[in-house]
Amino acid sequence: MAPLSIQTTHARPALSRERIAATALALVDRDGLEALSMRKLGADLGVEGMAIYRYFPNKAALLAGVVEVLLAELIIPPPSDVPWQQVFRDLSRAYRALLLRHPHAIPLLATLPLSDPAAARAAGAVMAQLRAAGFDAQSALKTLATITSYVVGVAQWEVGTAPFRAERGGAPFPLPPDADPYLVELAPQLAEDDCEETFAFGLDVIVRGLE
Amino acid sequence: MAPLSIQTTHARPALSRERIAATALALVDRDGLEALSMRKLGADLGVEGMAIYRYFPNKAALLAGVVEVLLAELIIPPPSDVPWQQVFRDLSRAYRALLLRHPHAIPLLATLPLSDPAAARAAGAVMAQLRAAGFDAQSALKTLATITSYVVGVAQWEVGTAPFRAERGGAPFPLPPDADPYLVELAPQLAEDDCEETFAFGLDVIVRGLE
DNA sequence: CCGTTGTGTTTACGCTGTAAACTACGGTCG
DNA sequence: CGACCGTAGTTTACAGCGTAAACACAACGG
Repeated sequence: MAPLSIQTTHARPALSRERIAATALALVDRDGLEALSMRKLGADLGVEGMAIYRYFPNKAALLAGVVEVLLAELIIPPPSDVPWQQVFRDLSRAYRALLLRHPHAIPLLATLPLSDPAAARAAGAVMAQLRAAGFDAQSALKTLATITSYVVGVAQWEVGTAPFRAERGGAPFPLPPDADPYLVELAPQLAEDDCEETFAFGLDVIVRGLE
Repeated sequence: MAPLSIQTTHARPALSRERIAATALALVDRDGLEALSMRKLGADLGVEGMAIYRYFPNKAALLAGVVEVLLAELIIPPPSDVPWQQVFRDLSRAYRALLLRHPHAIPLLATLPLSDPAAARAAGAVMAQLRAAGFDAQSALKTLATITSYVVGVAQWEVGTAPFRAERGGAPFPLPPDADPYLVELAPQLAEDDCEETFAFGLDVIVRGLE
């Protein structure tokens, strides 16, 4: 065969933690979280599933790697003299945008414990921001818990109610005929609702409440 | 054998949707969500796993049944002339208490779409409360989304950080030696933190913001 | 040239959800 | 009474899962 100096068989780019995690995220984005299996991921990588275990000790570690890739998309600026309200809003929106870019991965970030290194690093960076803005450590931590809970929760809510908003031009709502009367009452409002506006509403509530 | 007029073989109480769902919840509370499998649930019921399929078409339906049992624990009073702030706080605390009674089931309630009948019914009841308090439909829905997101998010946060609070009397914190420096900075504050107080803090923020 | 190391493959095991066929019992009708 | 039938639960089977263990083979340093 050919000399294969740099693995020329179809130019498969060689495995690495980064490439595996990025491909896993792409698979999740494309087919959903439950579709991520070692064998399918291996197939996407052009490799047998077991090869992944050379880079991640188990699936939990792989998912942590995906979280790392996700959180790397979130750039948290160092403390500055910008008013904290502005920083707070910007960070919230950036996190929200990240979640909406990867809706299938939201459960991964929703149940994220602080024992995850990437989560701890991001949390530390936000804490630094808040403390520089005059929050004491206790309040900063509580505020962080509050805002992340809110942002993640709303994103989950949006994804969970997305079916009601979809196809608004065609058949109005995909309500089954035996739908709950309460739901029938709620659905039209959901369709009218602009999610971005809802998010801004709650964000305003929290910022005003913090002041 | 014996006449078995009312199934006297060890008095096994006969299967039913309610008993299956309740047993499933008990299993989840005891062993965690990922430990819930049809076969193990069957064993807990004194039956083969496949028997469950006579009552639930698939596992997703079974989980929906568990959610129904969970939300049945949440009693939402009809609208009254109590000030809405009071009602709002009481409902939030009741939901929070429910989540903390079943920490392993939180992911089930976190990703709950409104297409779930039990969720829709509970949402409708809360909406009725808010509307009676003078909220217009839009605001009521946004407020509902905000508060449920917050309550669920904080509960997830608490459960996720619980390892840091556990065993505070013995070895201070179970931090691995290669822990992230940011995490090391954060952990002591977590240990000091009273979760109930954190929750009240965010709840106050939201109520004040809503006024 | 020969061992070592690193990378990926093969095989295997126990577990999962669930489709399909089967068994056994309780009541109802001819 | 005997034939029937629906209901409840069992048995068997299959494809897919995570992953442990053994293996194959290229690259490299001595």
